[in-house]
Amino acid sequence: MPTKTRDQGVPAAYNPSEFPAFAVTVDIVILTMLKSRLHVLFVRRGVAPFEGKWAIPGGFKRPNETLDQAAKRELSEETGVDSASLLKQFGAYGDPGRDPRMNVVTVAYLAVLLDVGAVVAGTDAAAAALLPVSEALTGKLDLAFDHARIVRDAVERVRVDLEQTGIATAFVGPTFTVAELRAVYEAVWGVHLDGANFRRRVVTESGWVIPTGRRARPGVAGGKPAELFRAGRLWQQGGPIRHPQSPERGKGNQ
Amino acid sequence: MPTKTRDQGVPAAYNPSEFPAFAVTVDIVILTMLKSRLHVLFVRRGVAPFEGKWAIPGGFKRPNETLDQAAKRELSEETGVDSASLLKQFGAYGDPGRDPRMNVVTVAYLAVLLDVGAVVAGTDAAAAALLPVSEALTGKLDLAFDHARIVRDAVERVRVDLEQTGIATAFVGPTFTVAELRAVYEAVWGVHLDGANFRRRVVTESGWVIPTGRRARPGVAGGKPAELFRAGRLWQQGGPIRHPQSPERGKGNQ
DNA sequence: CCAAAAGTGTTATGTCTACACCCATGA
DNA sequence: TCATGGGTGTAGACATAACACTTTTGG
Repeated sequence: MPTKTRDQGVPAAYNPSEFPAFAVTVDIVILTMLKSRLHVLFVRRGVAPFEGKWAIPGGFKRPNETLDQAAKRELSEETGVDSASLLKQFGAYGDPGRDPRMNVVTVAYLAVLLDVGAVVAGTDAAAAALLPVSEALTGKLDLAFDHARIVRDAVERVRVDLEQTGIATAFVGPTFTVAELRAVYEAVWGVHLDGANFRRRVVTESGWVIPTGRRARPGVAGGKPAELFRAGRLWQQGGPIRHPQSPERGKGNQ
Repeated sequence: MPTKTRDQGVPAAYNPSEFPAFAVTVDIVILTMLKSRLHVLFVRRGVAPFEGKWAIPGGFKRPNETLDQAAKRELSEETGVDSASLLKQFGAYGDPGRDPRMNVVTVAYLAVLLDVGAVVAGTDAAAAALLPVSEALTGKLDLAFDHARIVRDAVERVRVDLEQTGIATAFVGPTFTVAELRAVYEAVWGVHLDGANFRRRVVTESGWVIPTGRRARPGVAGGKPAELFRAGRLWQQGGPIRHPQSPERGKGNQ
């Protein structure tokens, strides 16, 4: 009785106008490191609904492009950044009423950028801003649509991907110090990691980071100049660092 | 220059008909264990396009329901199963031309069921079938739309989630033996796991499995009767078993 | 008694963590 | 020479994997 003969629900005499029409958008959560904290790019809405509230960038998908292409195009249009260094889909949102004007299903993407600061600086300060994720997650910001939920899901995804993928390298430049890389993990996970053990993990076994021979200039307070590395190929398969409380899963509970 | 004032691309004088209309569907990859192998539920298409080819179940999203609700409804309509024991979204697909009739964006869900065998048995054999994932992944099956890709992504997701979530328990019944649970890992990952070490991992520290006091009947060839357990609460946070080659990431390569 | 499958014990090996210690720089 | 951060060494705690061994059933 259950399994009906399957044709995507389309009757033999097919007529597109009989089926509910949706607008499909792509929205992009753009993340970047700023002052050792994780930040999100928001733009200020200029029209109703949600006029004056913060929203993440996005726009309509066109029929002749893929979802990935739409995300890349929107990223380019909104920030001028063409290098889709890291742009990955992480969820779809289609609750009724999420857009009061019409039925909209949005496909959410996550992007990690380095030079967003310059983008924002070259913009009307009221129109775009980099804000700490902590403020978005704690509800301090008044966000448009269901963007609070989308940002929350994006950050959760980054926390997981930090362990599972090479996303950490997207937060640092083409060359970087071990301390810079460690700062990414500490900011995203909100933990402290032992510098000595962290270094061993990434530099001891070759493939994670490749020495460039150059050194970074120490800060104003001095200190030994740090070695500069570039990312190795091992990041394509996953990350070298595990989240602290991750391995001791289920010790003596009950 | 880049960041444009943002309003989802909708001009001030808004008119819905100016924006591309899409049909939105949900498609469900239904997985189950059968004879110690991972299987997918396919239904045979009765009409063009792709008439006669295998497809995964799915259907149109309605404007007044969420995506999750649409998936649950479709699962119920196609299999008669109401217990959304495990139903999670894992991707959206919107390539132009993926449906030759119209612009369709589909949101894909993953479901793990136990009693699909009964569902298929009560159906016209030509209309539905459980087929091994290996056949779908190797391209032996001729699948409709982009369903080959969707199934591939679903299986990849399960392989990862086996380590990160409690999805393994969805493949076994309300009570199960340690060997049954181990068979899930071995089938999904395609590896052999040491029975002794596996058992220690799940039964030693309480919280993973809870003894029921009952025992399973041995097979025809005899053997010690296995203890029956039910799943504990620790599975809500992740799984106890790690994929073998996972920890030794990046040994001595180069 | 034998085969088969469940379950326990043991041990070498590997990994992680914490922390002591040394190095190179700016002021 | 002192403060600061980069970088190395090391020992104990802990986790892993391999496999020998015991237990309990059906035939």
